[in-house]
Amino acid sequence: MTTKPDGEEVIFEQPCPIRDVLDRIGNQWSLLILEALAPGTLRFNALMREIGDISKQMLSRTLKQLEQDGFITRTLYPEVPPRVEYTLTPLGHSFLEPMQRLVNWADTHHHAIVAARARYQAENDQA
Amino acid sequence: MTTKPDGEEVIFEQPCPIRDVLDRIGNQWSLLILEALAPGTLRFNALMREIGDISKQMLSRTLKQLEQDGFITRTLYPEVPPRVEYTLTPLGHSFLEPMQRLVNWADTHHHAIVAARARYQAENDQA
DNA sequence: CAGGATCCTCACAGATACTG
DNA sequence: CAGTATCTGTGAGGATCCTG
Repeated sequence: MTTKPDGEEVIFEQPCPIRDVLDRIGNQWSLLILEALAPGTLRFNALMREIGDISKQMLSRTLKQLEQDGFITRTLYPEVPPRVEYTLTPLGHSFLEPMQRLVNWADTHHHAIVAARARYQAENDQA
Repeated sequence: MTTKPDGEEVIFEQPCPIRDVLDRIGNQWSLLILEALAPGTLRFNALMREIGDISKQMLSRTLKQLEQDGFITRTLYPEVPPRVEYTLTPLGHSFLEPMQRLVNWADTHHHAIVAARARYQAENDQA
C-alpha cells in the first residue's frame, strides 16, 4: 500500500479522509487520551494515572501522533525536574463534540449489543 | 487480560462500554461496511466491490462480528447459486447517526490535520 | 456465489532498561 | 519527571486454495 508495483512512491495514500482520520483516532488510546484531556490540561504521569492501563511507551507515541495531527499541544517547561503539559487545541476540542455523541451512543446501546451477542451465542450453542 | 493471575476466568472484561464498543466498531472495516450498507441491502460480492480493497476473509469476519453485535442481519436464500444479503438492523441504523457526524467532522477538518502534519514536519526538519 | 481453512508476515503493542 | 531505545511476541490481516 505504500509503494506501487513499479516502486514509485505514492504521495497521496489517502483518497478517503475518513479512513485517514479513523486510522489515527480510531484506536482506543487516542480516544481515551482526548477524553482525559477534555476537562483540561494534564501532565504526562497524570495522564497515565487517568487512563490507568496504558504503558509509557504507548502514551508517549500516541501523544506525539496527536500532537502531529494538531489535536493537542505539548508544552515543555524547562525546569528540574522537567514538567510537560498537554492541552487540547481548538481542533481537538472540536473533535470532542462528534466524539461525545458516539460515546453517548455507546453508553445507551451497550446493553443492546451485549444482548445481541448473548442471543447469537445461544442460537449457535443449540447446534 | 482474559484471565486473572490465579487463572480464574474473568466474565466481565468490559467495565467501560466505550472501550467495548470501540473495540468492535473502531476499525475501518466495520465502519466502511456499515457505511456501505447505509443506502440499503447488499450482497457479499457487492459489498466487496463497494469497499474496494477488503479481502474476502476480512469482509467475512467483520460481517460476522457485526451480525453478532446486532448491527446487521444476514439472510441466506437457499438457492443455487447461493445468495446472501446483508441489511442494517435498527440498531445499526441508529449507530449511523452519530457515526455520520464523525465522518462529517473528518471531511471538514481533514485539511487542518494535513496542514498540522506538514507544519510539524517542517519544524522538525530544520533541526 | 459465498464463504471456511490454512499459512504467512509484519506492524503494533508490551516489558524492560537507560537518559536528560 | 518525562520520556527514548531495544527487543520480543502476538495477532490482525493478506494470499491462496477448497467447498456447499
